[in-house]
Amino acid sequence: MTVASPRHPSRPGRAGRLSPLELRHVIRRPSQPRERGIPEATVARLPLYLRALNGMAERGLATVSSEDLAAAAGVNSAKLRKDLSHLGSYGTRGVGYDVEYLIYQISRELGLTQDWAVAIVGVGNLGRALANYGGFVSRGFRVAALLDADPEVVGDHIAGLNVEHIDELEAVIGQRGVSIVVLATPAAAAQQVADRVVAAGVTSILNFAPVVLSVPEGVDIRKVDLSIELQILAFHEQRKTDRMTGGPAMADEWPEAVDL
Amino acid sequence: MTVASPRHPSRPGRAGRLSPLELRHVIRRPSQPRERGIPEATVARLPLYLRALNGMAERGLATVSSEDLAAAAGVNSAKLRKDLSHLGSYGTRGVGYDVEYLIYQISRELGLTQDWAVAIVGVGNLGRALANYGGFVSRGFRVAALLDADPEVVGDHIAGLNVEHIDELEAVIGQRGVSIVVLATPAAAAQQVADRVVAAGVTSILNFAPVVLSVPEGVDIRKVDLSIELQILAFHEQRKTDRMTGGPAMADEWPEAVDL
DNA sequence: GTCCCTTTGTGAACCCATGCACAAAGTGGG
DNA sequence: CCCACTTTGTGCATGGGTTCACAAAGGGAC
Repeated sequence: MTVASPRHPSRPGRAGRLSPLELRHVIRRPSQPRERGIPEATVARLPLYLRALNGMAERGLATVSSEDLAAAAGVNSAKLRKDLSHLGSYGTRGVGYDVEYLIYQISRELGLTQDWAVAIVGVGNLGRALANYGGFVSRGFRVAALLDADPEVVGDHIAGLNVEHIDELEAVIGQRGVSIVVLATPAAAAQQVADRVVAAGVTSILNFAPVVLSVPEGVDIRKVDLSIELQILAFHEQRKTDRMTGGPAMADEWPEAVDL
Repeated sequence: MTVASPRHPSRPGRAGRLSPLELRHVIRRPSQPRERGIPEATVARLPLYLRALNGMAERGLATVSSEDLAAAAGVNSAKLRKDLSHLGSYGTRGVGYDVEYLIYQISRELGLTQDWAVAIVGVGNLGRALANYGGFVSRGFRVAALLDADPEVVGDHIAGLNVEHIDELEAVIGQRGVSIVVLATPAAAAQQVADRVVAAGVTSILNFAPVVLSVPEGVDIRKVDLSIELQILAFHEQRKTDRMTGGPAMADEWPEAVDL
């Protein structure tokens, strides 16, 4: 999907004429030139809103209320409105938000109006799955390289790309303008690769390896750990079944002390 | 790895004798029988500590200070101590925490001393990767079934398992005691599968499909969305490069208003 | 036993996030 | 033009999470 740059819907054709009210808006803007402090929690939800909005655009909806959009994204409507208010005042009271316009504004805020070259390092099962994952290209991300250390997989063709040797890492990053690296290597190799990637100038890493990476100040790391997610589920599942069967097994320490 | 049930290290062989101090501990326990309110943020970090501790146990460390463990897990030491204090008072002042004992306590709290049967629904690239992911079995999770709707993949052998048809879903869940389901289906199928899974009695779902699932009260859902993670990275990356080049492109709305 | 050193466990202050509730602002009908 | 209705944007209260800083507790030397 390509993101166009539509005009604000509530000011369609009236190019020159602005009411006193509109003037107030425009004049107040410079004093608050887009708060450069969007809360992290809000940023994490913007992609969610974006996805819901894209679905609505496909179904042909022109506008949407905070109530409906919040329901589609699975959040509270007050939270949604507060989140959107951090980007600016893009709604119309009594009507709602213009779907296309809001898609554009969120996309711009997230930096999706440009396209990002991504390199995937580690072409095992997971790396392969990521390379084939359709959700990337559709949102401004382009897989620009697949790299691996194993001579066995180097040269394979996956998702239309040639798997290159890890020795090419720095060259690939420099030449293809890679700014985001996805780490899907074994845990043991991750830190080493991360060091090289950072040295090559990359400051955004998505890490799938189950290790805590140490990187210099200014480098952003997000991590996805499949087994951690399962462990959190197991915790809640245990609590639920405990409650049914009447408390935990009470296999606490010091069993001898209970006899007192 | 199997988690044994070691005795508390500071009370090794002295079975019957307890000092007044130890008695105080034991007696106070029932009045606070393990706070059944461990903060969510803490639960999310316990797997991290567990992983770090396992690494230390493999390297033969007997005890570890909160400072060292926190560094290994990539968190603040005060946070680590507060997190652990929610489980109970398992450290020894002046010494630190006994590695094996803490592994046992965290494992027990997370419910990893039992093993969980997991079913993976959707055997595309991602499902395949998950099935082969070693991090599951090593932590109390056992992949008990792989299910898919595509007759093309049904019957395939992946990671030692036979891919079964989605029609078997309810039977498999019931017969093999599946309590956690991993959804790796296309987005369009996810809600439908979720409904069936919930109807079959499952209350814990790990969702990889990029949709907001709606489930009844009491069902826990965790979601992992690869493209959302990338979008968050893109946001920060954009901010970083904006700062270098001196502010954003300022492609704001109402370009005509700027002329005033 | 006493002293000193190390490290835990936690009170308290602070910060961020959530959600309520409502005034402000816009639409549409008559 | 006026009124009734809808929906946004936000002030404020509440709560949870993080961090600091320190008293309490244990170990070890002598």
